Amino acid sequence: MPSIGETSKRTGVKVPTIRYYEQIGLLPAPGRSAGNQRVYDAAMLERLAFIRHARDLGFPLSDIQDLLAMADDPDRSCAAADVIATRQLASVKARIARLTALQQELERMLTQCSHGTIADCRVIEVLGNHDLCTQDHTG
Amino acid sequence: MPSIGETSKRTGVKVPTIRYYEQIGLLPAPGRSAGNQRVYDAAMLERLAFIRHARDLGFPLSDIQDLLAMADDPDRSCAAADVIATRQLASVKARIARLTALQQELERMLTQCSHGTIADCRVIEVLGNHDLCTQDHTG
DNA sequence: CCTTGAACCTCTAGTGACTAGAGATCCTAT
DNA sequence: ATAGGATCTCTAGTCACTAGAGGTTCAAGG
Repeated sequence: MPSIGETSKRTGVKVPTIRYYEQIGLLPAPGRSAGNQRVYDAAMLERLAFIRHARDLGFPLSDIQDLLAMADDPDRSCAAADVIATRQLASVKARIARLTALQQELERMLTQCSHGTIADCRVIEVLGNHDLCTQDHTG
Repeated sequence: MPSIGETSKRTGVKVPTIRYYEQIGLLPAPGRSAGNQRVYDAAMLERLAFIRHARDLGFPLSDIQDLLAMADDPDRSCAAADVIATRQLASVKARIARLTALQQELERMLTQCSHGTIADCRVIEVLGNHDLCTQDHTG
C-alpha cells in the first residue's frame, strides 16, 4: 500500500497537489497508517492517473470532477462525456488560432527591428501603436 | 481630461483593471478632480494602450513593466526589448505545439467514441489509460 | 434648488490550480 | 539511539484580474 510519496512517483502528480485534490474533494480521503500517514490503494492510483491525464489534456478540474462521476457509472450514456470533450476541443482550437495570430505579430515585430536604440525599436513602437499590426489578435 | 470610465472606453481596459494596474505600480497615480476622482492625461492613455496591446500579445505584466521602462528611455539599446519579445515568441510557439498535440488527441478520442454507454466510451477509457494515446502531450 | 441614477471611491475577498514555507511528527536505516 | 528524509497540518503567496459591499460625487431633468 503506497505512501503519498510513492503514489506521487507512480502517477506523476506532485505530493502537495495530491493533498490539494483531496482538500477540494476531487479525490476521496485515503486510509491512514497507524502514524496518521496517507495510504493509497489501486483504485486511488487509477483515479489519480485519470486526473493527471485529463489535466495534461487541458481539462479544468470542474470538468474532471464530472468525468470522474461518469466513469463511476458505466451504464449511463456517454453523451455528456462527449459534450465535455467537444467543448474542450473547441477551446483548444480557439487558443491555437489566437496564439498563431500572436506568433505572426511577434515575428513581424522582431524581423522589422533594426537592433539599434529604443527610439527606433520596432518592438516598442508596435506595442505603443496598435495600428501597426496586421493581425487582429485582440479579444 | 478624461475620467476613468472614459479612459476605459478609449483604451479597452476595464475600469477595475485600470485601478488594479495603479495599485501594483504599473501605472503611475493619476491626478484627481476636486471630488477625488481620477483624471487621466494623454501620456497616461498612451501608456495604458501600450499595456493593453502588450497584454493582448500575451506578455506578462512583469515583462510589460520592463518594456515600459525601456520605452521611457529612448536612447538605450533595444537589445533587452528584443530579448523579451523573443522569449515571448518562444513561449507562444511552445504553447501552440502543445495545444496542437492536445487537439489531435481530443479529436481521436471523439472520433473513436461510439456514443453508447460510459462502459464503452472511448473518451473515458482514453483518459483512464495513457497507453491509448498516440501523441505525447505531457509536460 | 432638488432629486435621481449613473459613475466613481475604497476595501476586502474570491477565482483556478497550484506552490512555498513553517513547525511538528513519523519512519527507516545505521 | 539517532540522523535524515518523508510526512503531517496550516497559512499565505502566485497571476491577473473579478466581484461585491457600502459610501460619495457628478450631470441631467424637473
